[in-house]
Amino acid sequence: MKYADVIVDISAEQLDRHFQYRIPKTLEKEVCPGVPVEIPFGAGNKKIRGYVVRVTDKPDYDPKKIKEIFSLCEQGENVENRMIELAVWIRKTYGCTMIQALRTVLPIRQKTERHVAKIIVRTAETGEILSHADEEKRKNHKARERFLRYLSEHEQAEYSSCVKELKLNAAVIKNFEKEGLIRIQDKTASVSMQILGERRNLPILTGEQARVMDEIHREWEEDEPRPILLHGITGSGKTMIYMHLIEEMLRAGKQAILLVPEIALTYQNVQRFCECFQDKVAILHSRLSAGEKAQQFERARNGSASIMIGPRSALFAPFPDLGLIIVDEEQESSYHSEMTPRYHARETAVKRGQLENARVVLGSATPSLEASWRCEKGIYRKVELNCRYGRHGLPAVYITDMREELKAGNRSVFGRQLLTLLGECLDRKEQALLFLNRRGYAGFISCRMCGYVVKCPHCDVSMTMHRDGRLVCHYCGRSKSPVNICPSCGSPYISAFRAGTQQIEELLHKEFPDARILRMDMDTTRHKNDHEQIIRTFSEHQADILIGTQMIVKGHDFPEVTLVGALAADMSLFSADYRSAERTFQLLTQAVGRAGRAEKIGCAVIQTYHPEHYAIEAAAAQDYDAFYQQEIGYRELMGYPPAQSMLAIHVSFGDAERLDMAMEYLRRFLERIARKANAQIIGPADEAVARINDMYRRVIYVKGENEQMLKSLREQTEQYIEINKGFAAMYIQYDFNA
DNA sequence: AGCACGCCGACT
DNA sequence: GTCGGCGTGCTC
Repeated sequence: MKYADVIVDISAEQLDRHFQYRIPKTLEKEVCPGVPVEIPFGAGNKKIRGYVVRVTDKPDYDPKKIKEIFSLCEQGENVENRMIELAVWIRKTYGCTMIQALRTVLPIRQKTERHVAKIIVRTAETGEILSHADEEKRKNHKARERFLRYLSEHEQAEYSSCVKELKLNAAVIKNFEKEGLIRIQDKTASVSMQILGERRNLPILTGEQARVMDEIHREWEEDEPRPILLHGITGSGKTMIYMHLIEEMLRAGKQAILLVPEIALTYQNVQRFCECFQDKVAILHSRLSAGEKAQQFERARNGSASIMIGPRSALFAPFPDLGLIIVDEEQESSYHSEMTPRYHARETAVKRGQLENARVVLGSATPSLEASWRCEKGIYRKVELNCRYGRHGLPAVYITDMREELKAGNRSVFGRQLLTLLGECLDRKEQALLFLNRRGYAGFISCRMCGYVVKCPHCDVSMTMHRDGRLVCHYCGRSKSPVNICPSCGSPYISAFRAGTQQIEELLHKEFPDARILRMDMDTTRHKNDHEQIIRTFSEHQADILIGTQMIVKGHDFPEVTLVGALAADMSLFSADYRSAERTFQLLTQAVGRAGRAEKIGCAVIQTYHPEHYAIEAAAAQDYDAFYQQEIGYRELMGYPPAQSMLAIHVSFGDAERLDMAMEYLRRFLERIARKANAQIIGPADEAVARINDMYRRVIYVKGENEQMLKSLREQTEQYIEINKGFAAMYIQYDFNA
């Protein structure tokens, strides 16, 4: 006898788990994870819809109480079913339980927040309410009377507080709604950043942009249109193209999704869409509560919105007739989910487009290697948008070799060229951006005698020094008092490796005492509004220099900036990750692109210890193709994605010894099956951070040319782990091509 | 969420 | 007794 774990299609916290059902013999073949089924539920055996999440041989519930599945749901062509299909694909590709995949794709269920906040609005006159109240008093309906008396004094009330304070139950309130005395409605999102503004027409396209539109249309006329990669440098007007494509879809009665990296979800960017498409736009952003988020999704489902703008979760907007998915800044790493399932929004967007017969457009100024490679292979179609819009050519880029500076006796973090240009820039009353590429780098404390580095005793990462002198671990947040003597060799020459934005701000104050300096980093953007506040202050030219990490070079346009300095370009170049060159190139290209707009020509300085590195040279020349050719050669040589596919299996556990033993078993298992799949095993190894919060972390990589092979290898691994006791309680994640 | 069950005050 | 509102707890 076979049993199925089923999740029930009702959104309530108490039902957010699975229920087990018997599978009738006749359906044994068809019932598998992801299949929608009709089941009897509750005392009345009400027929409801549920989704199969797992199939087993043994019941883990009292078999006498287990009911039988009625039937399969007819697989109609509706959003729900297509989204389920997407969930099945996510499960298969990225590896997670069906329930996790369904939760990713159908975000209706909210665990933490209770239901969507609802309000009660009075729809009858006070007099009528009071006469009803008297009536209820006569019938001795205390709760009803209590509620009506309260209602006579309030136009509207919060649903949840009504229930709590007036001790009402849902049935009573519902009854009044039926009688027409009240209306229950969702509380409108008061903190929505939606500013519709004045209605504006679509901007008119330039000749170049019109040509791009034509090229896209031509691809769409094909029998099986490929995803489009729109490669357009910053300021070439990709947004215009997006708007026109969306507008066409709306006119055809379809809906569109625009994915943007979280960081680009700012007023200016979203406002343009709101002005153009007004209340047809729904927006998701991190400040929305689960309830408000659910509301936006509901708008997509019921047709009151036709465009969903947001970060990766917006991809799952349940539009009934989705026509277009746009992934802006396709190369952004924020499209890769850090949570299980570790799906990539770009890949998932392409899949959803395929399932729903919707067009997919990927936009970027510096496309990911994956996207460009697929264009080369003819899987995607590349469309180039070359002209700079309202710009006077490229900024002049200078590369400063910091080794030469050191030889010349300059030990400062600022090269001489940058200082000169900064001075000139300030004299001209123009603005400058100083960019510190700190990704993957920590301002660590080290001993200059013996090389000892202070690390967090729990997380095995270098600790960083804060202004107050305390040493802090950026993973677990633990801190300890400063060290003056090296614990290893006893020498007093132990100090901070200075590379923080704070230190740069202090140094800059010494060099240019009159300059108004702003700093944007983790410390100065604790609260959500800080971020926008800093941007606004700088945009209004209330400061001369803005110092910051990658967040300052993404998404914002500062027309007055004529100088950009990349202070330590290679800080990210040698992190232990095969994408480090790609990331460095992207960041530097974006940074350089920020210099100079409109009538003012800008310049940029890249400070580096490796001026000959192709990522730096190509970024300085703003030459994407040169970088791509070099980098793809490296990926092919080393067998890294996109040349080959790669699967990372991350395992973490509290006991290092048992973990290492399990990893060894896993390696042997993988080696056995990998031989057939023509795949290669790398590791096991410690993760870059080998311990977080006393959990040890290991990783094994599997590389192979055939993506399908790796997918099936992942599934076999999942089964192996499930039957192997050594992995009990270990936390396992799969990461595909990450 | 929705439904049944059981409690308790009011009424033929 | 018994009718019906009202709170509680469960749903494989």
